[in-house]
Amino acid sequence: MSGEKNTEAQIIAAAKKIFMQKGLAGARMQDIADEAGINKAMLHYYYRSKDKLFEIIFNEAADNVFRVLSAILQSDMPFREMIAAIIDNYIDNLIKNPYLPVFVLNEIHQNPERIVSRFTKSGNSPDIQAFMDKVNKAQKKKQIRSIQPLQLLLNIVSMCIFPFAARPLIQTVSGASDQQWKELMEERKALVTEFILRALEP
Amino acid sequence: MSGEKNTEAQIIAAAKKIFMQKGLAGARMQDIADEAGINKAMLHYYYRSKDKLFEIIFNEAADNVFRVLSAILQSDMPFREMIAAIIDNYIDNLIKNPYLPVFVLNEIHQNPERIVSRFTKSGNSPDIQAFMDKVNKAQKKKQIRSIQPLQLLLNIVSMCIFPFAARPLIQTVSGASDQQWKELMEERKALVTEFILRALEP
DNA sequence: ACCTTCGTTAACCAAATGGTTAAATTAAAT
DNA sequence: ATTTAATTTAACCATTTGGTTAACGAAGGT
Repeated sequence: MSGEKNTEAQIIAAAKKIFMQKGLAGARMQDIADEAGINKAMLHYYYRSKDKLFEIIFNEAADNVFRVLSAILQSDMPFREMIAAIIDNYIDNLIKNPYLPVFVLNEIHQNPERIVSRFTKSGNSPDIQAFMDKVNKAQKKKQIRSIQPLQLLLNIVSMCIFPFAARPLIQTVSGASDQQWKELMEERKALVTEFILRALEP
Repeated sequence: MSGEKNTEAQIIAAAKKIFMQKGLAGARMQDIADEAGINKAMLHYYYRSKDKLFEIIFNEAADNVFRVLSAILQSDMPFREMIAAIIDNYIDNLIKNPYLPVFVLNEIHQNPERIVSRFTKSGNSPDIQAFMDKVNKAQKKKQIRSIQPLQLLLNIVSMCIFPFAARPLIQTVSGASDQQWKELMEERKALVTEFILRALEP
């Protein structure tokens, strides 16, 4: 008579939607209950408090952010392909999860400790050392110009993530429709890759 | 016996600090009153409601974001110097206002209409058309490679702003101290400029 | 049939929160 | 000095909000 799947999963799905949209402070337990089509008390029955529920959603999101990077940073592709793969994967992931960046960025900003502890434990934290090694190796082989690896990494993730975080502003300033926006982001995959590789040419 | 300057300004300063830190939903009127060292009722006496007060702070912040770009996009420097100036200015501004990006990004995301109307009215909205013209002109003069101007603009602002939005995450991942962080951002001014100009080399 | 356990609900509660009011205090004008 | 207007404060108010409770119903075991 009520929703479809089991209540537990319904709640998580609803909480994800509401928290992602409104953030921890802006989200209302009632909103989540309504979205899940259940009574507010059920939220507390399954997940003791707002904070506990939020933590689950946030950790899931943070893991998502880390995982995308990790998978690629640890692969053993040649340097150029690695860059291309990182960018392709990241932008693809963001097209599917457009709310992720602002949500994570904002909550990290609200409570930095949360991400610190999340990073420390669990093995899914991206191995930037591996990335740095690769950059250094590519430099020594004269495949790319000299650049501080961390700065390069910043450039890459900046160009991938920022447009999604600033989407409403960008669409306003540029006057792009939703359709044009999607095309713009699809274009970016190749464009950013080329941009970076050109900048790195020896 | 109480604060220094006139109450009105005290309130604005306090509101700015609290809103920037906690966002609209997370900020408490009492926090702002405490920060300003005054009674909560004063907030309502001078600025009718939380929303009204917030709007002032947000508009100021949005204008700040726009203004930095506008001033430079409209200057008539040669192309390369223009790029360098944009980046220098932007990063300098962000070092002084580290909370700006997340605040603006988050609130834009919470309520896109706000930025739309802010952009439409008032003459301080950045003239991206001027920027596009300049890029196109530089292309025709063969000073730079062909690139869609909007994508170039996205790349530039991404690399400038994103690191500040993701600062806690970046410091965690890289293990940088506050001092190292500042150095890293100072370095970026020259580094990003060079990175972009290299990527644009014909 | 009866009991127990789990899932669910409506009603309720205390704290927090944005906002108001009326009185008190200070500053300005006459 | 007296009146008037602007500031400031403490106490209050209504609503919202996260959280709890007790009762109810369904499912399964005996």
